[in-house]
Amino acid sequence: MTNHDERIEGLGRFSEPALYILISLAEGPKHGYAMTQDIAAVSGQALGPGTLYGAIARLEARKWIEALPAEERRRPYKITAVGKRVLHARLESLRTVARVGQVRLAGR
Amino acid sequence: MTNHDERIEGLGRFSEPALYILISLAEGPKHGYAMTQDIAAVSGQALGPGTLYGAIARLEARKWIEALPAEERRRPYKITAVGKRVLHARLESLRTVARVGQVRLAGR
DNA sequence: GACACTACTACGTCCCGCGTAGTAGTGTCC
DNA sequence: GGACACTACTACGCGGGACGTAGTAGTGTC
Repeated sequence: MTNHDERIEGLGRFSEPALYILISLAEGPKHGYAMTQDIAAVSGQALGPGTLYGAIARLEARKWIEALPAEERRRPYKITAVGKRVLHARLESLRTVARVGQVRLAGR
Repeated sequence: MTNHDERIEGLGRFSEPALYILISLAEGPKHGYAMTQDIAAVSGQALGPGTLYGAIARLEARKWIEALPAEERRRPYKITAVGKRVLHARLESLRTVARVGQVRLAGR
């Protein structure tokens, strides 16, 4: 069990929910419920509260997102600079992998 | 715990190792060790044996890949028609998500 | 004959995805 | 005015999958 933070670049176990949350926050700060809706709209996936807030807590612990001052019942979050960098790298490799996969599928 | 197969299209929990394996097999039949190397070359990720063969077993159980007659110590696998369809759909949604994410990151 | 490489099997742990249930405030419509 | 839907979470537990480590065994080569 190596240090979690050492995987920031390696991105072992970079989950889907976490990815969606980062993409959602890349648009601007949002609170949990707003993320659920945004994610459902973009990806067609509706995350349950357990999945969503669990992933949020992990992302916050890794400093990829950070909490903003709470408004009433809402707990908004924004993506950090580190989070943006990680997301960018992630999206890059995702597109590369997707491209390779599509070429291979088409190629035979 | 709903039926696993019902998630084929929903693709909840479609893991990275599984994705890499399918992409690897999309190029042509391979045995486990060859997949590890191919995946390492394409994605920079080296999967340990536990991860690899665990994922292979699950993919076979779902009929997304199937075993070919063993050669000596090697146990080769090929992707099934269902596997190709699933992979195709997966890659599509992956590119869409990646595109949205990149637009959002660039947009501010 | 030592060492590296190939090609797995076996096993255990821990985290994470996911579901369910519950709480509580807000709005609205009859 | 109370029923119901929607908002916005908290709490909890289960099971599965990712990952690591160790071990086995055959092959090549120097």
